Amino acid sequence: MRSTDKKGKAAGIRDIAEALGTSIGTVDRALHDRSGVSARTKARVLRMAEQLGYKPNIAARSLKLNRNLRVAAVFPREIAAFFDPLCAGIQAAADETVGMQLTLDFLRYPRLGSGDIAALEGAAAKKYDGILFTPRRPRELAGIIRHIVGQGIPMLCVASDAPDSGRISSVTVDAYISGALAAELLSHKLQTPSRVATITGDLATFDHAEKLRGFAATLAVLAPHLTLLPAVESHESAEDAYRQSIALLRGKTRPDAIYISTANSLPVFRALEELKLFGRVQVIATDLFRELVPLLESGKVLATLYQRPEAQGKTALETLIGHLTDKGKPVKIHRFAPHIILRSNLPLFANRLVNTQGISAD
Amino acid sequence: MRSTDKKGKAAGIRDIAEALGTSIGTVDRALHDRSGVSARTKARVLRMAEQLGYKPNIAARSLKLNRNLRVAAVFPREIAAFFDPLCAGIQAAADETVGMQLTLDFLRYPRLGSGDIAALEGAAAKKYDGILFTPRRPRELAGIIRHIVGQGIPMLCVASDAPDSGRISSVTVDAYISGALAAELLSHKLQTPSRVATITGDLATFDHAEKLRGFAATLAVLAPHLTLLPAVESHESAEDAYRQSIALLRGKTRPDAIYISTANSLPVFRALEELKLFGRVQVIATDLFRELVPLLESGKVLATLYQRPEAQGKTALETLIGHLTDKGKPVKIHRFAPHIILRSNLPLFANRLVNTQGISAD
DNA sequence: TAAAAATGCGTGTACGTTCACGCCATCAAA
DNA sequence: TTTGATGGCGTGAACGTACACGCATTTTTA
Repeated sequence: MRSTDKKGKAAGIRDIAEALGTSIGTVDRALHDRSGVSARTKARVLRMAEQLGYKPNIAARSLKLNRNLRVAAVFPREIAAFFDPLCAGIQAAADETVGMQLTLDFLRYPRLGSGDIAALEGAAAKKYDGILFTPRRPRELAGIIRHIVGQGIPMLCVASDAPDSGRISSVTVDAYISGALAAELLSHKLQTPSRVATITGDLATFDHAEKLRGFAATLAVLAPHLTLLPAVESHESAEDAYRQSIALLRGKTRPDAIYISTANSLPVFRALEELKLFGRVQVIATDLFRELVPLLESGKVLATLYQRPEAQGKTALETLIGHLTDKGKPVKIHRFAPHIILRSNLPLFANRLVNTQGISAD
Repeated sequence: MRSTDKKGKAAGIRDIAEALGTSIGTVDRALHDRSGVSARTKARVLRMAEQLGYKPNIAARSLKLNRNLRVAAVFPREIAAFFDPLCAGIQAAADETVGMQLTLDFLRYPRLGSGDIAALEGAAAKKYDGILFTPRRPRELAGIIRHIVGQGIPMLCVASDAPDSGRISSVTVDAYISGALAAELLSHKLQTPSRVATITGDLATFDHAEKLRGFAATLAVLAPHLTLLPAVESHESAEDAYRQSIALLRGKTRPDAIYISTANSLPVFRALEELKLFGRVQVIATDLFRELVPLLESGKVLATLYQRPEAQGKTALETLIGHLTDKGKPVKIHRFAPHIILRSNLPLFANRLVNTQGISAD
């Protein structure tokens, strides 16, 4: 909605100038607090702008400025099931941008902790206008983030946050709540005393630790009859995850349920399959990929907590562009709710794994 | 991402004209297949445009055209808990539009089935460029929808669909899946033979019927030990709903669980409260409003299926504008997944009921 | 006190499109 | 040949904003 004149046209800077008997140049300077306007004139302009309900015509502005925004998206190649759709979401947001030249470069490094710092430094050196990235291990990265932000390059955290690093904003799924949801779902399903295990990527990453915190806390509150076994760390290595899963499932304290808080869950499934424990052990997974679909359909996996990578990517780029085009305006921090995918709503999401056109879910 | 020239600048119609030794007027005519260009010239222009990767500069276009898009949002005042945030989502999308004059009028009529046809006819008479509305009772409305669309006014269905009415697109939450999710959640919670009741608004509305279809079908598949009682229709009347709930809960076949498929659930809660049945009867509700928060927090209500009204409203307006500014392009149909709100993720959503700034969920 | 610098403000152009206008061929009818 | 009509095309003026430039006036400095 736009304030309109009596004539139905929106007021422009020319109207303000006419109403004040001054020139559009002066109005322009006053509105953008540039130098060359006396305090009195500036105040008069601002008051008249307010009065006429002036809203800048962004089409005209971006036409004139002809900004060529360059933004870098710095993400690991692994875990592809998560970061590929995330990048796709960023690309989708880029395709929807209107009225500005946007150059979007994807800088993918091998994996978390391997090449990330180099990639960020590369992006900073190339003087991008903004950087999208994921700060797992915020402690190691905080220094370089602060350094890059210090150069005036806004950085926006996606999928994981580094709160005190100077990043301009963040788009995440609430990790604590993901864990809590897993616990709550299990508390409904397991109504007799049982043992519950967790398999995580790396407790040194903030998000994984948060998930387990949420899981443990909620389990304690909602399901005192469930016993939590010590967390298993796979360190995102397929072999580690498989070996430890086998050990866990063969141990004398075999769990009745497992919460896998990383998208790297295939090795665990392999272990469950080989030991023929699907159906006897309740499983809650994280994120969604093709191999998970039949497991959910058949009920072998009870639920998965979908972190909505495309939605995160899309919102992230939109937020960054909003900041870049309108500096000074407050920037929202987005904290998404994860989607709980069960058997019933799986088709809505599985559909997207193959078909990205026509009907869109989320 | 934008195709760029060697010089790094995006190609404009002027570049096409120069490359062909013709004028920008001709290029413009060719690109918009207007009359006044020979077939041969037109083909040459199109080929060169393709070759240079020409993308129109939408900022310049909307500056020149100075379109004043007028869109009407026609929604009932009741049920406010749903339609108010939906309208807020539409408004939010309007506030984010860039580079076009958008006049957005909210036309609110008293309630579904009362004033909706008059409101739609009014909107059509005022020659809006597009209409957002909700077609509960698609059969009664199909005629008028078709009529309005026949006048060349695109209509977009929100929160409910009228598939064969000629509407340009629709944004909905999958109703069948909402019902199915309710059933699946109950199938986990109730593990012994039990009775399950459903309370709905009006089975004549497509969405409510769909929810019950999904609920019944899923119950049959996943939980054969659960018996489904005949559906109760409240007709969205508070008194009806209360009386029938009391009767249901006092009857000899008292249900062990209730699925309330309408956002109008307060009367049912009143009945449950008065009969002191909270906790003894599992409840699954629909949508979210203030009164529901403590019930979810305390576990009196197991879950609610949140239909994400703001997200629907926002997407609806974005989709309509996309169609209006770029006629002829395929229009996506959006089918959202409902959010399952449990105790654990409630804070993320309840937050929004009071505080719409700063941190944003979804 | 003159020169230099700073301030306050108006002018004009450019951004890429759209579109009304008008010019120049060509061709048919007079 | 003249006249008129027509199809094909070039020209130039907007659209609202940003900003470089330049002029006049005031203030500071030598």
